[in-house]
Amino acid sequence: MELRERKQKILKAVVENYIHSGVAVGSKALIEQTGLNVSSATIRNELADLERNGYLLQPHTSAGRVPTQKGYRYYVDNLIKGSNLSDRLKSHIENAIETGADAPERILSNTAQVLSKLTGMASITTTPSGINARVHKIRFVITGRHTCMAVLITSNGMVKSRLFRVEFVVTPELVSMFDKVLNEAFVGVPLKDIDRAFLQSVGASFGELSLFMADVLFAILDSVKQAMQQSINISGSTNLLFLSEYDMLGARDVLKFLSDSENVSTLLSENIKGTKVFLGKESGYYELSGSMVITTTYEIGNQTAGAVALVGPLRADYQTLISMVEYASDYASKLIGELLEV
Amino acid sequence: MELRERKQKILKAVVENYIHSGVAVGSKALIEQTGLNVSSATIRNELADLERNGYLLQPHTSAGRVPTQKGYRYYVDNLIKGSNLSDRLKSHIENAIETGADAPERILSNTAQVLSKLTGMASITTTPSGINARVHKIRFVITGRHTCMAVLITSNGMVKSRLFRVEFVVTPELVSMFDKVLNEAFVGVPLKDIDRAFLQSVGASFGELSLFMADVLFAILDSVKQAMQQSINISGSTNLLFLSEYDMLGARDVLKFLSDSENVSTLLSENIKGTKVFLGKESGYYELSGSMVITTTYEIGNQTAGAVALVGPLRADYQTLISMVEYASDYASKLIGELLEV
DNA sequence: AGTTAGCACTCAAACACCGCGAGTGCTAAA
DNA sequence: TTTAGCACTCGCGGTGTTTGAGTGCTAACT
Repeated sequence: MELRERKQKILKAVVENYIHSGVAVGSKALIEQTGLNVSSATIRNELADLERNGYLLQPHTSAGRVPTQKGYRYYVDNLIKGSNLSDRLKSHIENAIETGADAPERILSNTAQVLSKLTGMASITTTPSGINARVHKIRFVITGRHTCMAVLITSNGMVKSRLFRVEFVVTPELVSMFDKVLNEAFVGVPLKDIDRAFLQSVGASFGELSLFMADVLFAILDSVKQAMQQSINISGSTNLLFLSEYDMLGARDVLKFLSDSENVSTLLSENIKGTKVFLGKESGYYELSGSMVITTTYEIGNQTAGAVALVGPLRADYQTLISMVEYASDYASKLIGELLEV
Repeated sequence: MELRERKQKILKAVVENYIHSGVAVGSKALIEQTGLNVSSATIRNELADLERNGYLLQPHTSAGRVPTQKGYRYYVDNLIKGSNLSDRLKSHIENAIETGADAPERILSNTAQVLSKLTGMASITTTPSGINARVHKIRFVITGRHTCMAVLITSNGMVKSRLFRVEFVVTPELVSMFDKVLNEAFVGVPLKDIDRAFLQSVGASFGELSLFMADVLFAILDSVKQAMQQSINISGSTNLLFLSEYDMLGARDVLKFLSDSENVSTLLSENIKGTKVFLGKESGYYELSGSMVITTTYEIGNQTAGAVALVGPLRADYQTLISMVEYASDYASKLIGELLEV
């Protein structure tokens, strides 16, 4: 659906004015804002046209126009260009992401935090998924007479640990036996191949040892599950309650939505690669019908690993926000890369 | 401040009626509710008396009475007795706390979750503090060419790990050297004694090795910090937004308050031992002036280790809620005990 | 002295009404 | 195609009005 240049200009002006003012914008205000040399009546004709085509909406007869979801969509797709963030802002983001960043998890929780602080909205990041990773190493640490910790290190650099308890007394000899046998069995195996059936076949190969091993294997399975599962950081969801752009009930529903990690992970999993903007009902969740979601992905070693997202009101400064999300995501990605590669 | 029996009866009826109905309660309704064989005028006299003494309040002249903070206080301190929870409820709580409970952290996050689900309010638990613990063991795991994981096991059963990176290439020999030297230096040392100064003295004793050790020591310091710090689970804070007892702005402030872990940890740290109920402003935070907080502590090996708390509106069924919090806390405590002792 | 019936009084909540002003759509002329 | 002019619409804020629940007070009763 193409729009004439003048219509584009007017639509852009309506959206941007509305984004900043929050009130329906009328024909008069648009004269100066667009710089067009026409009367208010002409603008009104164009506005009526845009409304007929579904880009704008009148809240009530005697009010100005407000963008519809379709209007925002057109604006986001055609009318904005990447803004360049100030150097100050960039280095602020960098610093915040770096502080105390000893592991990917920390980097990503920092990322969510700084985005939510800067935008005043809610930010979500997912830790790298281990879905394509393999077992790099398994280690065991004795933690008590009957307790042990299994440490799983994956090829994509995630470290997951799981305590477990066994009937017998754990001795250093036993543990180094675990270590040897299990590393032989597991190193290099893709995580997604490790399931109950696989464990059973491994267990069987141990012969009479396998009785000892049941608890150990279970602990490993659990760590593998942990490593496959993306964990989710949500930061600043409370912010939404304080935004004037939301009515309180709308924000409340968004929080409800975000508090269920099931929802969040399916929302973000739709995003294969690159940046996307979901506007209102496009996401498919009625709780988000008054919200927009900006999602982008980050990569580790040329492979999409996780997502960085921002959730906020439909009435938002898309231009800046998209740039910020992308910048933060890229930087986090770079940092994780450095952490793991070397 | 003692109250005559009839006044007590009336106060109790007002509180309980108000808790359930949410509207100011008038003299007529109290006749049947108290079972007192008096007229409404008599009740009115008593009500006026209770109001003069600060237990009740009239929202406006032509309305019934509502409990004040002082009224709730008297009710909680003198007018309720521990209710016995149904067996069904008890076993529900037990099951929920047990599932997947491989570590204290998990038990406590389960505890927060089940309490928030059952009450529809927000629940907080803190993981055991390592403030009185000692180093039980330190282990190292090679995770990459230049990266390592330090695993700290404390005397109170907490396991904290920290990745770190070093300039040189980590070899098994180096790591077993770390292991040996550092365990000699650290095992049995109280966590709270481990600070920069301590590390420096340890480092110095290594002589020329100490150059190698800087990063390692730093990683240990960080794990120790982690182990000393209670981490906080908050579950169900979004619930508060859906409670009719709150006006939305009140709930919003509570959420804001809860989202700052600084606030939460000082709130809970006031509680040395046993159950306490903070009503409204008693907590000292204006954000909680419309809320009540029930806190109790759990113990590990006869030592207070952490807190279990519930945050909700002032208008709440204290009798049941207190019982639930205490029951859940006791059960979690028992479970952690079992997990660690054996 | 405590209790009660009766009554005048108060005040929040719900509802209707009204004037304003911003902004519109339409029409007829340029 | 654009424009000036004009009648029209409707949300918003402010102002009565009514209703009803619940009170405090007083004077009589036990």
